[in-house]
Amino acid sequence: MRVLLVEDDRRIAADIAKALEASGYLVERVSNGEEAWFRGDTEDYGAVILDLGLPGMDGLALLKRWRANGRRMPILILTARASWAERVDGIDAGADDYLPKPFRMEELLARLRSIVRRSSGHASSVITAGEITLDERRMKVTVHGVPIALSPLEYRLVTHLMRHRGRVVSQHELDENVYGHGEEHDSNALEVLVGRVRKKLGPGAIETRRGFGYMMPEAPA
Amino acid sequence: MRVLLVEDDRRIAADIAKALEASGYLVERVSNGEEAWFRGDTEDYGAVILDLGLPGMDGLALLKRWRANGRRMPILILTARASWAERVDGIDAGADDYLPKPFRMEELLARLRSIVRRSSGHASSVITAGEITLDERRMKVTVHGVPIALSPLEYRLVTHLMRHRGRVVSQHELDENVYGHGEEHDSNALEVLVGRVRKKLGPGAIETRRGFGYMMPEAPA
DNA sequence: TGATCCATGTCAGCGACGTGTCAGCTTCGG
DNA sequence: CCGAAGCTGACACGTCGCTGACATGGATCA
Repeated sequence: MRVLLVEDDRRIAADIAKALEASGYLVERVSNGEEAWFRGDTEDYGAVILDLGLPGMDGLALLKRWRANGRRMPILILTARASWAERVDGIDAGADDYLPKPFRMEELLARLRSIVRRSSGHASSVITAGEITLDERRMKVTVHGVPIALSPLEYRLVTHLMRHRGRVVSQHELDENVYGHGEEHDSNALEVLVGRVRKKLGPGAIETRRGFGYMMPEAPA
Repeated sequence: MRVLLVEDDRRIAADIAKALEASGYLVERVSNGEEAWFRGDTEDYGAVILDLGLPGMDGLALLKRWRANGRRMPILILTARASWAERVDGIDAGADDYLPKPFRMEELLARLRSIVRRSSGHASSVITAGEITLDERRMKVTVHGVPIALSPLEYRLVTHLMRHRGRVVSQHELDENVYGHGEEHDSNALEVLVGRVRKKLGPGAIETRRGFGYMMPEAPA
């Protein structure tokens, strides 16, 4: 993992870099605000370690500019100024953690692990089938990127078909997963439901396998 | 947002609870390890504030058991023991931040905001959704830059929806996070509350997903 | 202590949406 | 070419959620 180290004190920077490299990180060192800003804005780092006491550009301003530009990498702030007001500012500016000098290298490593671990835990699982996407966390279905409004039953139908896309799903299985099930019905409610969903997702979204059930193709036909 | 406060010192607990409530959190207090373990394991909290110096069960062990059970809520540790080794232990055990006593209430609030913000994947403590902005630090909501006055319940509703903007939030989840966890009511208090907030934030601020819940869109429709 | 205000819950009425039913039509497979 | 499986549009009905008005109750202030 690449880590951007922003620190103007050569000795401290060297110590940190050494410790990081020993822990398997790939370190890039920068010592002034302008350069740091540019690198952080254009390159992708797994994490940034940022000393607030920089010449050239204020560290907090730097941080805010990154965040304003949508940069989301985890950031660990280092500083000699350890007043509570400073810390509050740093944290609210979008830092992920804050470490006052002097510190033990073990603690820096622990906090770095912590913020990296957290930032990687936010992958949203999105299922795709042809032009249709389903974001289960957001309960959002899109076709060609256009969000589609679905009723509760329709949504359940789509999620089950998407989860098992590329496979034929029997009416009975759908019945069980869409309606909660006690009774079997002799009605065609499911067929009607499929019809309504097709109207929203477009024809071809759900294929009929006469006598077996339905299938959502993984790729467009 | 519901916060679990685990602290056996009645005075400190009262102070913290008061500050949290003034900041719009819904606080549940627990003073012993057993109770804390049970609550944290069975209920959903937006965050936990955990004092390590507990009678009954060791705070670190408690923390590890939660994490082992897959509980992911952000946790802020409080302790009198401020050695760096302790801090490393706490963080590696799965705590999200660490605050040595004594501390300023402002700093506790800032760190709490920070870990909550991170756990939801946001980079900044100012959240934006369309023309609406929420500054959690200042407890300020604006629409088109115009500040809006909100009652406590309204504020909690808005913060929860803003934190989870772009995602559908069920009535049940809102119920838990806006009102405490007491009885389930069969009343329409929540709907009325939503109505009142809509009147203040403008129509379109909160979308209804019939049968699912409510959603605050990330961008204007 | 009483008057007033603000926050919040309750209730009733209503409009809109979701869903099942049914009849008739189309399509598929043999 | 026939029958069964599946599709579609229309309609009916119940429920969900919205609204405005009113009730309650705690805090504040004279």
